Amino acid sequence: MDNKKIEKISRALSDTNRIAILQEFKKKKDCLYCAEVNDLLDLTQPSVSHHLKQLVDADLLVPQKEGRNFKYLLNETVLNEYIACLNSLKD
Amino acid sequence: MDNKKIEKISRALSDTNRIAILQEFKKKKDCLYCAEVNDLLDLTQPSVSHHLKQLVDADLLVPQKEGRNFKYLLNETVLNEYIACLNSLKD
DNA sequence: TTCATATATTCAAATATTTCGATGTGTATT
DNA sequence: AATACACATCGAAATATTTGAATATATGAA
Repeated sequence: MDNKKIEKISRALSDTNRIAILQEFKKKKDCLYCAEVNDLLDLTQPSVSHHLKQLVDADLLVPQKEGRNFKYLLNETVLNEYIACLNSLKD
Repeated sequence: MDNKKIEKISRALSDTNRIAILQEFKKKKDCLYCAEVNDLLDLTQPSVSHHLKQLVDADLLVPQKEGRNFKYLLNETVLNEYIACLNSLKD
């Protein structure tokens, strides 16, 4: 994982709304529906859409279309790679 | 560690210049001098000062005055706490 | 096909970040 | 004391981010 990718993931994580989205996966088992994120955040629908896009663009979330709904999966592989980069800072 | 703190650390990490500073600790043994950071980055001194401030404000670096020089230590405790928060997203 | 629902996109305003030149502050050297 | 050095702060310009209103697109239901 190069530094541009680390930068992008860090930026995706640098917003409490987006952190709250990721933490919601702890309560939900596997996936999170777009509508659930709209309920979770105190923001309009376009703003929520914007935040979800940041997380998807950083590959932290994987979107899946389901009829006219969207659901998101947490990309643990990318999260683990990011964590490994942070751990490597410590020698 | 609350979400505001996670946001702040993530933001501190969301810049390739600051990532490069942290990675420089891998080459250096224990601490990094301000002058070394000035040499490392292709930026003016005020810009470097700004980036170091972001890292210090996020508690990722601990500044130590040494005469008229400044040296920085990596705060592994905070880095570990941050990594623990990220790991907890996966449960 | 028509209508309603779910989500994305566009646009603009407000705010935040990055950068650098100029300057300030503190410390060592002479 | 005068000067030089190391770093911080200020001010302004350029750019990026966040937000919401308006609108577009895609899908399912009637």
